[in-house]
Amino acid sequence: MSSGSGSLMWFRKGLRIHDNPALEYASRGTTRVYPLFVIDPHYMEPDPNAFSPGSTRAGINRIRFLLDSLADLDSSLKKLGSRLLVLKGEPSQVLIRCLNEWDVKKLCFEYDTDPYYQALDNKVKNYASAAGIEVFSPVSHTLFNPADIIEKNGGRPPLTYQAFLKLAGEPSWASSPLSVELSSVPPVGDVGTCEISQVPTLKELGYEEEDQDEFTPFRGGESEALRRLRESLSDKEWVANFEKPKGDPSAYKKLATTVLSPYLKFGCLSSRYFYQCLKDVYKNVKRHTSPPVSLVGQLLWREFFYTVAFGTPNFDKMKGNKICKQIPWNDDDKLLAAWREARTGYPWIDAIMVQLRKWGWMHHLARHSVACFLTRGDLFVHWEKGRDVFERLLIDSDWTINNGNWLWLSCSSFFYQYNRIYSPISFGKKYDPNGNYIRHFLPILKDMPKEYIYEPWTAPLSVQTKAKCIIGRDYPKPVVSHDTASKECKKKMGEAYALNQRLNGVVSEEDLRKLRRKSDEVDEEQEPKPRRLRQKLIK
DNA sequence: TAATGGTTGATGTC
DNA sequence: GACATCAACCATTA
Repeated sequence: MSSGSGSLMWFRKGLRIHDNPALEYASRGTTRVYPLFVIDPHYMEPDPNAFSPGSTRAGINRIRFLLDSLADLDSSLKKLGSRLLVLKGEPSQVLIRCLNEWDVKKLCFEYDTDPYYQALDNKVKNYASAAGIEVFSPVSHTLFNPADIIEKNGGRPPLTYQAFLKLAGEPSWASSPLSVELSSVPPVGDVGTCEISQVPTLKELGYEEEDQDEFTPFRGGESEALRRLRESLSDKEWVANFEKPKGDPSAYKKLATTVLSPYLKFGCLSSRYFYQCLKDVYKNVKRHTSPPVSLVGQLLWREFFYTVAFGTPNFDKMKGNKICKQIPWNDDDKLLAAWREARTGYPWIDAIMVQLRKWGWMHHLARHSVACFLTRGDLFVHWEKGRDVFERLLIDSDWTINNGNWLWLSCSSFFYQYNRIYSPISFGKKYDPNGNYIRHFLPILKDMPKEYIYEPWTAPLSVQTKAKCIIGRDYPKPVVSHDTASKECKKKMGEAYALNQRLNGVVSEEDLRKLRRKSDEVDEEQEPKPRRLRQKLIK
């Protein structure tokens, strides 16, 4: 209540001690701090109807990563004289109850641009303000405040990376030291009748024991984030010469990137601290790469997408999204399922989808391959469907970045060269001619000779037999022929682009239906008639 | 209005 | 390994 004297520190992302302005503010000038995390059952508890182990919203790997992060945060808070209070329930209800029952005069939490948090935070903020509780909600998830960039650009987000760079410049805090140390946190106050629990284990949340092999090799938490950061930064040459597009997507033993994305997503690692560390490395080397390809460039891509997403209504949809091309995607659940379940019959694609299941992480270019294949490259399935699969299964899935990249890859926004299609055969081959990556994630193909491993359906039956993998029985035949499917996709994209141009982006449901019908008719003309029908015609 | 440049394609030629 | 070709996109800038 307004008469309170303590602070409530509400953790959501930003699961860290270092560079955490909300926590710092909560700890200042007060004798009691309540560090709270709310477990939303919808996000955390098992949903037996979901297509993979996990909750309604998240796959088990990301839930595990989050639990690791919470346990690590709790342990760090304990070292500072505090602890993490875990409560279960619908977050706004839980928050409001805590504000009512506890001795709170300040409510502190990191500002969040995701629509989910915008709505939730407004509810909580309104309640707190009405109750006379001070609200402190700083921007610390990103380097910049997206609203500032949009304002600088006259109220509209920049739509190219280069335009973004010019507007953004150096972040305002770049030259002053960040507060990365916190010596203590005031003790927890009286929690009244609230049922506080420990950070649960997966088992306590109701998950079955899973085979260890099914879990991601990446552990969550700030400690692990900082360890990984230091490990990456220790190779100064590597940091200085980093060029993202030159990374090898098929590398699975020594990875081509830092794999700090999941830690940035949950805020186990501060993007600002990461930025400063990188700049420190640059200062001490003769030359270094630059955005967009450098490591700093990667952080700025994140900022770019955060800015556009924040300034674009319906950013996560095709309909009602002003920057999204309206394209007559199909709704083929069989093709979607084949892609999702790693049985497209293209080993390069399927291996990547297995890595997604098992690790919850793949190289950026591997993501490109499978996203292109599902949408504009081969299957012509709606990007929103692929987005949903990634959102669930990735440990680093971030609402803004995931949607931004699906818009990009499907040539719906940002990138428009739909003629450039990743080949599901030759793209992987150029990095990994022996197919080691495929053999690792698709062991059924481990004895397939390298001449056939990217196209096993072309292997003579004797070779298939010797490799103990009969195509069509042990491993599926291709769901589509890449040559014909990709040609058709290009044609459909061309038609859709022409329509968008003609109608100036205002494309109705009916327009899309017409376009779908039109291309179906053309298909029928070109496709050979089914054999029986043809025989009838011959008679 | 026209010119410019764009994180990461595939293929064939030299 | 570099380059042109494919076909011709877009947002931004001059």
